[in-house]
Amino acid sequence: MLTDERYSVIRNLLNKSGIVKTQDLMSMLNCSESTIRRDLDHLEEQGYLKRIHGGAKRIYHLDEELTAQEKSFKNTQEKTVIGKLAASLIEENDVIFLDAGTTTLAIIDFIKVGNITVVTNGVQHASLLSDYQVDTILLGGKIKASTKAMVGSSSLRNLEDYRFDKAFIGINGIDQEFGCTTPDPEEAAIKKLAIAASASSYIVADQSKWNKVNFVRVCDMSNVTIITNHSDIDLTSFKENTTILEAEK
Amino acid sequence: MLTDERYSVIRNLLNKSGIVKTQDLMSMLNCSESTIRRDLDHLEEQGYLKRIHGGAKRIYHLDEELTAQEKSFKNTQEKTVIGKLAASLIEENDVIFLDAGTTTLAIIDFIKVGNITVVTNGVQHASLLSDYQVDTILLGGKIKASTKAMVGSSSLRNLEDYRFDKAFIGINGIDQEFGCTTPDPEEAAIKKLAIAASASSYIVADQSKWNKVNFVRVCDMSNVTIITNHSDIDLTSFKENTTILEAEK
DNA sequence: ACCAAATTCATTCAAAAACAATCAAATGCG
DNA sequence: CGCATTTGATTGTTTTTGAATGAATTTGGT
Repeated sequence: MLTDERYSVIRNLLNKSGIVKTQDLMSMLNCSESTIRRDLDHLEEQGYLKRIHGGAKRIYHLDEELTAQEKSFKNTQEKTVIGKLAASLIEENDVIFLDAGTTTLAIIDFIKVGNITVVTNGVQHASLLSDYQVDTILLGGKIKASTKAMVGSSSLRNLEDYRFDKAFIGINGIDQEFGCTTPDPEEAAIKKLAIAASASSYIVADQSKWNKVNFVRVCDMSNVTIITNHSDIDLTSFKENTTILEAEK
Repeated sequence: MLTDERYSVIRNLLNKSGIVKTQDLMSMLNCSESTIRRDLDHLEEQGYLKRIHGGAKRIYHLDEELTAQEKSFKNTQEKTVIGKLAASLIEENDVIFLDAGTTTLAIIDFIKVGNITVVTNGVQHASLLSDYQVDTILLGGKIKASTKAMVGSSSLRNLEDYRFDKAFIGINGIDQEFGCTTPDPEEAAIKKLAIAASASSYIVADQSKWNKVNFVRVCDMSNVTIITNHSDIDLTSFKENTTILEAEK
């Protein structure tokens, strides 16, 4: 096991659980206490963690200036709570549509119920789902390189054959008047069709998406439920004609 | 083993696992520590990797991929030379079918020509291809968790709409009498259809596949070209009615 | 709140592993 | 053949590692 491999393992563990114990790392990485201690020292110098008695914890400052890395972490955090809430809505025997995108990707880790079927247009999503032994159907079609999402007529045609219990859709903008929007017309077409084919549809969106408008409308504010994270944005006016679920930190 | 071949193997390994160890490379490439060290130096200058104590790591994405599972290196090497030979057959403007599987995956790293379209049933293949900016179409359908390959009626139906210049197919057994075989009937159906839809078909198979028979026949020994690595297996009797391309070590 | 036991910690040191630099032999090529 | 390049072995240096020591911290009982 190389030094850098140990660093990766430790950072990954911290990202997941927020805290690591020296003893656990010793047995997990199969090396001595001194080595773990040195690793933690090094990672602390790099600013990745804070050493505490017995191990180390993730650093996460709320009110200070955020570095790019921390910001992306905060973003991940937001997506995690949204993903958790969304996953809790999934019931036994559901047939789900899971849209491509990072927010919907966060849902997968929290799916607890077995015996569901998921249809997705995200390549990574399909790969991860099948790792978790979930019955997975991937829409065929052209791959959009930037987002690893399936788009195009072939995907749309495949989608026409399905009916879902629930659809989880990612978007880029939410606007009171104009509704939910996304920049790519081809991706928007998939999202629209999935919403139409589903008994209930959920828009997952972190707070950065609110009060933004993008190129193509996916849906208006009625007929869908929006899952977002709690924030200081005032959503009372939205709530008049839209169901909003807020995930608490 | 040529210098450039070592470079390819190292880059290939890095792409897969994100980290390589000097010791492993020594035994795998069958050369001295000095040579590996020089190779890593050179590839670092070219910007392909970052040297670390004990080996080297991929430069882009920093903190993913914690567990670098170590595969059979010799096997990887065989697949690399096969992949290289197979990729050299691809011409400008070709429309290719690329079967799922590790041997076909090795082809992707060596695709040099631009402006080709690849249809594949391998999830990882599609992801990697789109990383390389290759126009990629992924067959839709159910995902087989163990191999991350698309199977089932939906995939077959999608496949019916296409015609290919060349198909690269992986198999599990080659037998003089019974032909090329694979254990899974659903995967076999895809392979069969792809061969039927292609002007030329190439079976890629390392030497471990020779003189083995599996459950389902994919094709007999005529009508296809077999790409394999040079070995001590006597292939003269096969060559009477089959075209065989041997990749030199 | 106090003390004692158990952990955890920082520091030091020697062994092992990986390293860079060098040189001669092997190889490839015109 | 002669030249340039590549390779493997050797050398001594640097880095990493695990064990040992005693100091600091936490824990649990009274």
